[in-house]
Amino acid sequence: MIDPHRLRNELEETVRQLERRGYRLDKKHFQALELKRKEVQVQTQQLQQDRNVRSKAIGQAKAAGEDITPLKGAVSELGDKLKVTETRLEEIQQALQDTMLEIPNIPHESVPDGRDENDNVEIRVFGDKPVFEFEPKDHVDLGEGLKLLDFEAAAKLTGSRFMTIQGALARMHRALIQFMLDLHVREHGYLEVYVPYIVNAESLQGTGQLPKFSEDLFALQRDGRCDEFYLIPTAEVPVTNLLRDEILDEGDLPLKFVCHAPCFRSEAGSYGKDTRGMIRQHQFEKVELVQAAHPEQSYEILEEMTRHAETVLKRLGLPYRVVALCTGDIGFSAAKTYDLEVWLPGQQKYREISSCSNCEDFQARRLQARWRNPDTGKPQLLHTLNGSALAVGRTLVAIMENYQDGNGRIHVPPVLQSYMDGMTVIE
RNA sequence: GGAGAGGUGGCUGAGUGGUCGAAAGCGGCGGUCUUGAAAACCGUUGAGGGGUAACCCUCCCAGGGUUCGAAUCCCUGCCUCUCCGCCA
Repeated sequence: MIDPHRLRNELEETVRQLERRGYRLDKKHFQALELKRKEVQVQTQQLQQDRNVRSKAIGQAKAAGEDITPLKGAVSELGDKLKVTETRLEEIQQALQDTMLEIPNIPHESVPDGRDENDNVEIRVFGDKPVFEFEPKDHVDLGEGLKLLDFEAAAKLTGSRFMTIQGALARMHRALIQFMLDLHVREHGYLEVYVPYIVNAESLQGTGQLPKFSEDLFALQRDGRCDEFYLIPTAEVPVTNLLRDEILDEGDLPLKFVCHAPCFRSEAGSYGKDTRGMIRQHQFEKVELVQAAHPEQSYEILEEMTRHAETVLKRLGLPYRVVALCTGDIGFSAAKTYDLEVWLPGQQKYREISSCSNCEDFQARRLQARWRNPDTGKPQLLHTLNGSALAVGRTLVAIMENYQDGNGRIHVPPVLQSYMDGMTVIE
């Protein structure tokens, strides 16, 4: 949620900044609601004050042994009036809240203007694309050729957009998770956490997936009731929600979490997109970085966190590039995002493998995630950041395609060999 | 699944109908003392919101109800803990 004060006091400017990312705020609607809110709130508070004063007087009269019957009658009427305005105020505030929960974050000034992913800006490129003396296969042909990847089996078990992996490839998949976790824990100083894969609606509202993006989620039913629990679409949700309703000490910042978790996405809006292979699945594994930061440090930390994600690609020897998402392509909760795109020889394209975002205080406000500022003694909103480091399924795809040889074998990147009993090639 | 106990400020914890937004302790902040620190002592210290301001309102898990008045009484839900049973 963006700052309500900002919305009230700098509405024009805020509207302009939201337009940069293609969001049109209904200014009239908001202003009308806000005007009504003010009027009804003042009225309600006056009535409340009146009631409080009179009730107190009744208490004193009673203590003095006076007759309180006439006093009671007058306050009784007041109570009825109060009930009406209180209800009205509640409705208005709810409407205002509903409106504000659907407004996306304001893009940081450094975010390039643009409409969609075509306007994203390449920041840096790393690694050499592999040169093959044969026609490189894509990961589906490689995996099915080795009988290690089976989409039909998964379709039988569940449906489309699921997969099964077997043997050495399943092992490499697991090795990747271990490797990434170890790297971030040992060298980057993150605290490993294990969290629930099922969360409630409140958590999803905290990080911004709800109320607006329910169609992207898998909702669970229990006792015939739904809409209470959801499968997590990313570990960002449970991990960032660890901060909910907490007040941290300044000395605790930045708080750095790393978490491996499966992610579940309904991909409702992407029929026909990436239907081949494991690029876009309903279920995939991800190692996620989450940080709670001092507001003045969050942009430094975004750079650092992006480097942490890049380190995974570098150690694995995968060519990639970093792009800054444009205003039209950043996510709902993000103020700024870098995507890491890995080179896929099978597609002859860079494909997203990580997304690192600074949400500033947007999520923190929804979460009431704060730190105590020693200068003021007051709690103040944190900045939250999250980044994939990395999406495991897509990393596996990248290794398969970049490390293939002319015989359809897949070589094991050196850093993974110790996680696979020294195995050097999958054949 | 059965039986019981409980959810109060940053934390621990008192408070069972009327200046209670809430005792006390811890923690935090400021001060005295000290070369400095610790200890001791004194003071101070919840959050959110409205208003130019004085000031006012809301909040004691959540939602309803009773009452002139609710942290306190009643109902529902959620959560936590203890014991028994079952179980990976």
